[in-house]
Amino acid sequence: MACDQLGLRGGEEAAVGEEETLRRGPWTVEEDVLLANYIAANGEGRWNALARRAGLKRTGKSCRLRWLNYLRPDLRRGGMAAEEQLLILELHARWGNRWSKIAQHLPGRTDNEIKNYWRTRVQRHARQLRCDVGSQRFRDLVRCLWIPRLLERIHASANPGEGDDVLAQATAAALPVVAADGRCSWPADDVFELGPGAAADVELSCTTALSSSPSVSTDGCGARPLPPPAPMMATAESAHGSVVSSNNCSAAMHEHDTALWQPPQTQTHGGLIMMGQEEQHHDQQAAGSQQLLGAETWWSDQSSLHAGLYADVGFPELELGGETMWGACADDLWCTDMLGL
DNA sequence: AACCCTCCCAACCGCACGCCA
DNA sequence: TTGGCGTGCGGTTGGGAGGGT
Repeated sequence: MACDQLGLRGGEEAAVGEEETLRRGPWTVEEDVLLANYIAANGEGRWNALARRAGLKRTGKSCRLRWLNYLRPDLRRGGMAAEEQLLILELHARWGNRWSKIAQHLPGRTDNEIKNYWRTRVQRHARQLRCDVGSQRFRDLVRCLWIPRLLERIHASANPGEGDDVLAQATAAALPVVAADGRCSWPADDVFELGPGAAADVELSCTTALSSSPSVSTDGCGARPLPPPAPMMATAESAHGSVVSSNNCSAAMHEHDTALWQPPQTQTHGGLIMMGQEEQHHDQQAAGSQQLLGAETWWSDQSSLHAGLYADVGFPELELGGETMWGACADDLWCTDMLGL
């Protein structure tokens, strides 16, 4: 294996004499077994000592990372569900790059996983939109288009066939209220500032076939809730005023946005230690899935954190099918050309 | 088939912080 | 107070996978 030839750069925590024997790079199945066995028998913590006592030629740091990000039995694998994406978007808007803090609210997900999700998916969308993820413009787009879209997906999954009224109420509750001074507030407690020109962008972006009224106003008319999200076959006005069918832009989305929710499986927790990697990973998925059986209550527990955002929507049975986070065909509002960006 | 490109993610790095002797 | 150690966090990177040409 290539990593066998990898040396250890200076600055590592290990003693100088150990540098030649310490390994770096990808973990082998044998190392995983050693680490999992040791932790199963002795628990975690004191990682440097643990690495030595387990017979691992790794730094404690590396062992800790491997355990927390990969071997832990309660980890979930697979794509992010719409609910998780929604939480990430909302919590990132609130806390920024506080990945570990965000991860605390997504059971079975690691900070590394969330960070990777943000960097690969969210930042890619920002690139497609030609704006910075930290910009007010992108934040407004997220709040006015992405989050409502996710809520719509969640709601549609939870309440198939329900009318638009309830949906409108639910999504309106998820959207910020813009005061006369330009300050926006969430149904929850935080407040953010609309940047210069943001109101116009928001208004433009949120004008859909569902709502003919302006969505955000800073003209002194007072706070007004944003409209509900567009229906699946909505059209959107580009910055140039043209109306484009949403079906024209599906290429802007990628299939790896698909939410690959794993069905619950039987957990065989104790089997982890002596299994090969394939089975081991399968078992980890099963373990994560079993935790999801308890996740239904977890979602409702989040209501204190996301009170107005999710309370009216309710959470589904976490069995979203293989559709994109944008919905089957309505992802198109993000198409760069449509938005005229 | 070979090459190139993009995407994804596991693993690494540096730094900061808390604890304790 | 200080230095060592363990741990946690956020940023970065290397390489594999997969798709396109």
